[in-house]
Amino acid sequence: AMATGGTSSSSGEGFLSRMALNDNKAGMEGLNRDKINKIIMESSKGSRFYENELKKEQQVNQRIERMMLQKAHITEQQLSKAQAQVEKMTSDLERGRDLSRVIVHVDMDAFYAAVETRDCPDLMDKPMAVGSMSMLSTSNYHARKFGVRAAMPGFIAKKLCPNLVIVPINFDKYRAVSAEVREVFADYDPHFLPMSLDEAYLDISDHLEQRRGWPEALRTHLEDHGGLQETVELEGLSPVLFENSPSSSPCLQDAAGGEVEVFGTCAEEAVREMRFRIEQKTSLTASAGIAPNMMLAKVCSDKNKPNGQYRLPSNRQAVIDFIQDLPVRKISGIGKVTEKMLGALGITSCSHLGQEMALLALLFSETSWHHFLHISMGLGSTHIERDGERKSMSTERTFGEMGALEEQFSLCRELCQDLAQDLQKEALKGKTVTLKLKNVNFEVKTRAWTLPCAVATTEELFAVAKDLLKTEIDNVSPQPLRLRLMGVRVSNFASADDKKPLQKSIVGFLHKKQTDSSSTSQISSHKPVKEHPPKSPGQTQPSACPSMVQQRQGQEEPESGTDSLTCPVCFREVNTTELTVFNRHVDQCLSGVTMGQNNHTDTELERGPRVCEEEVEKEITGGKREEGPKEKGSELLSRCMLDSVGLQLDSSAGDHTESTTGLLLYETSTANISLSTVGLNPVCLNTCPNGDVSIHRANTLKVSSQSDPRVRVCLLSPGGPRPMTTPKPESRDHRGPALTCPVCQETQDTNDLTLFNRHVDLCLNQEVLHDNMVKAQGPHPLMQYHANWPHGGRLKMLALKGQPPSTLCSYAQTL
DNA sequence: GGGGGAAGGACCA
DNA sequence: TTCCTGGTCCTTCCCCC
Repeated sequence: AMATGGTSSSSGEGFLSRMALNDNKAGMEGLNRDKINKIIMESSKGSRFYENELKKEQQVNQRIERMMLQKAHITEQQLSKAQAQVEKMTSDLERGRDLSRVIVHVDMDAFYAAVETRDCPDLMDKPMAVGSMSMLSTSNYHARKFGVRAAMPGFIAKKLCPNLVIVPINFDKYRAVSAEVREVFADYDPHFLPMSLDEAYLDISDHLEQRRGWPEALRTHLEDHGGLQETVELEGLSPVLFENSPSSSPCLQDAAGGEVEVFGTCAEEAVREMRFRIEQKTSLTASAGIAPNMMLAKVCSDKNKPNGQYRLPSNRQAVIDFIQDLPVRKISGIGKVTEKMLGALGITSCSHLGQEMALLALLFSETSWHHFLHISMGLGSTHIERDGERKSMSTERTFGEMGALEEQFSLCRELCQDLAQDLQKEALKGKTVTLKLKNVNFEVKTRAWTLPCAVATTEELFAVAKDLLKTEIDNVSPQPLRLRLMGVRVSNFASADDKKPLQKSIVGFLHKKQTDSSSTSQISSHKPVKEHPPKSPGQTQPSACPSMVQQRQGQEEPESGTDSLTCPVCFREVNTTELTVFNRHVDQCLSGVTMGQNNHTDTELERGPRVCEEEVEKEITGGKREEGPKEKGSELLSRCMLDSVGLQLDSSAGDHTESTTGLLLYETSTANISLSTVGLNPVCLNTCPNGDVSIHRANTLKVSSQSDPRVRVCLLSPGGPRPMTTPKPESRDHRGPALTCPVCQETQDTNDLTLFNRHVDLCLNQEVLHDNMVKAQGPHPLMQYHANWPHGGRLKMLALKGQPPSTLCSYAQTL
């Protein structure tokens, strides 16, 4: 039944293979699958979840169709070439086959459920599961008879088995039990590899070697029934779930009247002893598989589950025989999609896999077919990896539908906070921050951002996550994002030596007191700049910048004190050296909150433009919004730049005597920026001290920094940003009336809401920034634009009308 | 063609 | 009424040499 069960249900009997019962699990043999599936389908049909599964299944079907099409075009010649390749590879692998290790996979039986049953014996003969109405983590074997299994929502399980008892999950308890179990593992392999709370791989080769010389006393274990009072009760309790504990060894009475058991020296006996000790210690049973490698051990541990073990002998023929009729789905790593794909090729067992290897080599990627080949030969990893470094850390939460912006942002901050705490526990910092969103239709989106330097604090994470979230919100506005899950992940961890320099350099950069002429001189003397002189006369560059620096320093240098930092946005001294406090200030400044000195949160502020837009949209389109094709990469950037250049040109139309200066400010992690894409002739570069910036090939900017999370690059162009070659796109759609900006009150020559939204954004930003500029340097008409740089960076463009480059240059110096 | 980042999935417990 | 969480790895696409 097991051999064909999984596949026949997925090869299409009129219902979704994704939704149907997955009975590829111990304790689920011989169930009435049709009846169970009918109930599952009836409970799911029409739900958003179901609809999404339907969509995903269609995608898999399309993938299969493409594969079959590809298969149809394969020639005999290709096939025989692939066959030769496979044979070569096979013989190479065969030569390297290692049967010398004894690998054990131990798996606690229905772990969470077993722990709960141990602690509440009333549950023993009832169908029960651990989890909630929305999701079960595991079920006991009694419940499995009804088709109730892990990863099934509780409400469906209840329909399958109305008497099901659902116990809430209690991780702390399982962790504690797991620690006890691991103590036992460590006696057999101190380097054992835990896969989860209830599962581990062990290499017991060394243990067996030693064990051979052990006297009986070391292999004798007392059957400990605990305290005397509890003996009677525990007698019926242990083993908790299963009565069929195979105990063939003779049981002796020890002096105290307890029973003792003597275990042998072979692998089976060692593993049996280990399971015995686990049971003694925790009253829980475990199953185990013994095999020459991890892949096989894993399959073996399932073979006699629960409370059993299976040994696959360490000889080639035994391995080959074992693998022959094994359904591919039994192998860890082959899930329902791969199973279905292979099924479409007529492959259900591992022997099929071997027979069709040449075909697989042509249809799948190299890594995939190599993996398949290993499986078909019964090969797997023979050494248990030492604690591999963690690659990422994340936290996510599912909740009832959430559409309110302030809720979304504050949740995002909460997640960042939780994640920051977790990161701190392991002293980790990562460069890539990923935001994960799942909407009410179960569609998942992830958006990532890579910084040049690793971050870890709540504020650092939130600064990025918030931007990513805002971008997503803007993308669907004026509709709200209807979320059901949000998550934040950090990956791309920095190595230990990357961690130190960060704090110092940023502090150094922001301490105005410091004569940071280093940063400017470093830049102006940058070799590549000289090698590639800009086309426009560059005489303003070397002279203007330093002089302006002096001027600024003269004006604004505080009398004394190194205990304040200068905000790069509002130029104010922030009276703190606490980076967290300072970060918050900068964050708020960037969000435009600081000016009013109110206590608005970011989320409150960010709601501003949306409200206007919603109203406008309703007015114009009656709420319906056309989704244009998504702009990508430089297209998007060009559009952004065009828009802002357009605005700038508009503002100075008819006045060509005024010189306009463009300033491009990047906060970026990218390696290369093509300046031609953004239309700028750089004549002056500025960056924070630890950023490494150079001009390559006349128009490519290379940016890298090992120490600063955001390299800021200021590019000054005396002529302002070059307009792109493309003219500004037709600005008016004739179907609707023009839109009036609620900020500047001017009618905009567009009814493209995306453009209009940008304008409003711009206006809002401009007001704030303008005020800042007024405070800092006197009144200038300032245009500002910022957008996400598509290759991972934040771009800000400023343009000043009617000001000499030096003005903007001095402004640039402050950034 | 290859390297690298981003996005999206597959898969696992 | 109600379909998780936290990981890893792989694939695909795009951009840029």
